[in-house]
Amino acid sequence: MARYDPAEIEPRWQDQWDREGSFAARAESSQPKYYVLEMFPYPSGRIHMGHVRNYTMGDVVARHKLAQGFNVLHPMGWDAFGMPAENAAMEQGGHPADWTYGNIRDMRAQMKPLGLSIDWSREFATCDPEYYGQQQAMFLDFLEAGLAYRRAAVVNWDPVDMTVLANEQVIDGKGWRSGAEVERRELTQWFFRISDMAEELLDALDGLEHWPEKVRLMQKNWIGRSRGLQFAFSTVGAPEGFDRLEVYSTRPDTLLGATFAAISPDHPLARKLERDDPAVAAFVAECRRTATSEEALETAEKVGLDTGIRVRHPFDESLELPVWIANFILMDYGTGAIFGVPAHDQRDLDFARKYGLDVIDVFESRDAPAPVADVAFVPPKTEAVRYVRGFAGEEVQTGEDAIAAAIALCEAQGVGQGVTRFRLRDWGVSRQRYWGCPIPVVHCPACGVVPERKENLPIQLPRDVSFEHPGNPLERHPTWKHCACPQCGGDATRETDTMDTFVDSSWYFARFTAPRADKPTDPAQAGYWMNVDQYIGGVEHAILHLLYSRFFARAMIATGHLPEHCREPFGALFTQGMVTHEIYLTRDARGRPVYHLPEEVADGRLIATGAAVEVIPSAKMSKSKKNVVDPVTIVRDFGADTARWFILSDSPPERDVEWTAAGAEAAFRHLNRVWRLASELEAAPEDGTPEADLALRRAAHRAIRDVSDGIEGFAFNKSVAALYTLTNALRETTAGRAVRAEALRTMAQLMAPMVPHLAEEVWRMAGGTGLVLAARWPQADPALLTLATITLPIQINGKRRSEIEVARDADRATIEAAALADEQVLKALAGGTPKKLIVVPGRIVNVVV
RNA sequence: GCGGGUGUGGCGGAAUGGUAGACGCAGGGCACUCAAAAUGCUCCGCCGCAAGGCAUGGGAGUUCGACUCUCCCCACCCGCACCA
Repeated sequence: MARYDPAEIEPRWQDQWDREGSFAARAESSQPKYYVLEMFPYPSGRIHMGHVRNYTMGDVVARHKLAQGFNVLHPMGWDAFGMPAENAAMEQGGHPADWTYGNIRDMRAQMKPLGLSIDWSREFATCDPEYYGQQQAMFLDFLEAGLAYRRAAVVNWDPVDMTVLANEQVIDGKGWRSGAEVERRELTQWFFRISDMAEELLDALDGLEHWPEKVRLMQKNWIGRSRGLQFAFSTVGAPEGFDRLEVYSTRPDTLLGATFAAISPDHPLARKLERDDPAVAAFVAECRRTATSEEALETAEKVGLDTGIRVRHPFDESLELPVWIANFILMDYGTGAIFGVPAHDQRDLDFARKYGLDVIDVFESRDAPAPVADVAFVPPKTEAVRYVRGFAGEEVQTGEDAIAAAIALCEAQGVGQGVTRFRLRDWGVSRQRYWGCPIPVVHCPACGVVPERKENLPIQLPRDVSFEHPGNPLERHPTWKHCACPQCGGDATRETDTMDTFVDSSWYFARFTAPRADKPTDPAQAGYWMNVDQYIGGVEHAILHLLYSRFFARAMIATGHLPEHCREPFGALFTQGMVTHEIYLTRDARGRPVYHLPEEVADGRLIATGAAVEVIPSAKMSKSKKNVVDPVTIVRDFGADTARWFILSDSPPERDVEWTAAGAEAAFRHLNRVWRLASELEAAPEDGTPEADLALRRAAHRAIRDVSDGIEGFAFNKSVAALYTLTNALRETTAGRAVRAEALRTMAQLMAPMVPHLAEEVWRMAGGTGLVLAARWPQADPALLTLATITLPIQINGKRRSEIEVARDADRATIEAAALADEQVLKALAGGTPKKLIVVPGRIVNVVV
């Protein structure tokens, strides 16, 4: 007898889909469109299970929409610029372009057997000159529109390798290769003016109804709108030109609790003092030996230096506060200077305790007033507290009210001004690296910074570069940067900075609508296909990638590259969880862990030596821990449908899923069972009983409802469970052949988004016509979903004690009577009457005695 | 440090204000087999002979009723602007 043979089935159907052009997106018809997009991959060279999960989810959505009659756009491309290609060139030789395109070729070959419904004719890589040339054109438009500009900014500098380091390349404050202490260095760099759109990007979040609430919240906090007071202290003993010190505070109501002022090590005053005072210079230099990442700054031990300068309190000229330089004050936020209120800010309190500064309570709890000791009193701003050193508003008021009153009073007295600020900073796009999109400007000794002419685009990366030394090969290249000034024609040099790879991924979704257009976009195509109806990717992109893309959409509208309705380019967003696996390890002679691949382990022992392994609970698959499963191996051993079925089945899509060998084998066994059910159809009896026929039809229609609900609600695991249930019904049924065939065809349709190859096979065996992917998605018949009688649980004092059978539409009085006649209820009442009787028709009865 | 999330049987999970554990995995028993694999049937939260009790990370609260809502705590995961 024939067997389920995915190795034969899957390529056969893939060929047929290819021949029929089943997945070519067509814009010309009158059908509604649907654009499904998964975050495109970085071409590392191997696909991993995270990719399989991501693209399978997108494929389920795409195939479901296809079956519902939409014109579906489901493209794929490559986020192909970035550091790994340069690292590979440095480590193994070769060229980043060869490495990248080779990886793309390999990964495409690994992805195709998955049977994804992708329109491969639209594929591109961001390192294609055709793509980055259009990106350069947009950069020039942004520049002209005032959306791009240059200013100085700090970078991580490796003084040994003489190169700029990414945050990821700084490990415990040291360069990853050289091990040298990292320094901060200022460079002139290109920026996009995203902060000008802070308010708009924040307010528009409310309209993103189909985005996860958590992502909107993260973006909201990241943009960080705050209302506070800005004012100037007058200084005592400060150098010339620093007679005032501007500070910003979101808690001006605590002004009378200020016991010190603090400035950033990068504050102009600190820089001035640094020049004249060796102690300050030494301290500031020490502060600069911290990496630039906010995390590094925030987690570093809080240290400070008293400058000896003092400031006068604006409400009491006789009160003078010391001015400290403190390493935790960020120059990028506010004015780079604050006043410290130790009683009501934990960081300030730790600082005050460390350096013996005063602590003055401003307000206290109404319930349990107590002076602040080692824990700052920081209640929610909505909580009413008693002000003991307030100066505006009521004695008892909320923080919110007190802040508003303090700002109003300070404005009235001319002390300061209420100011709205955003945490969001402008987007620095300059990278001192080779493998990225060249920034298309020219530095001319006569004309200054000059945009390249559009007809000279793309400014292509030179091919002949070397990676034997760290640093930017474009800078070292003998000829590339020398050019004629586009304005005066004189000798000039090219910008050698390339763009942040986040720029590449901020508009690829728009390019997919017209990937070969000779402009960045084609208005007709973008107008038809945009926006992305469903975007799917990891939550790690919740802030930066998605925020930059939202900015880019607005900037592209402003420069005429997208229509107005693309302001929010992603209509719905889904963030999927990771794929995890157990970690297996043994110990070497010194007790250090030695990790082992899953396929090297069986029954808790190494297959090779029989040594017992330690098992560490599941974690994200990572090469260093060797807890990885190669999709290629799974597809080879079980077929793509098994990989797809398992990756969808066990966990809700937003949660992590644990890959287990047992689960994969079980998925394979299930698909075998389904195949056998279809192959045994011909042997089924011609006629069944009417009861059995009806029961199977009911089961099929419940499955239609449950699978559809699962797909629409992004709960594919529930769709899978519903399909298991239908499979069980088919296995147990005594229905006749025609009814079985109908149920099998329904099952084939419902399975098709998840296991498309097997679905085509079952569809064919059960007598379906054409391709199952082209068959219209089935509709559940409401008459087959409801039963005449239902079982109603009866609770006594909230605990389930009994149940009654009632008509589905029984009214309250009938249910009450039936409940009160129940044996358990009579026993509990013992002749008395219930204190309360809650009847929720169709759901539950609760008797309170 | 700051921001966000997650936590339910041996395991993945279902139920999102109304019967906690659907569906699957693992495990036990049985059938088929010379045997094994495969397949099929069946049992399966914990304690208890039972009646019953306990149980959704821990603790409190709201409610007739809480996995679900509120507050506090714990553990783990993600992000922190030059990783993609």
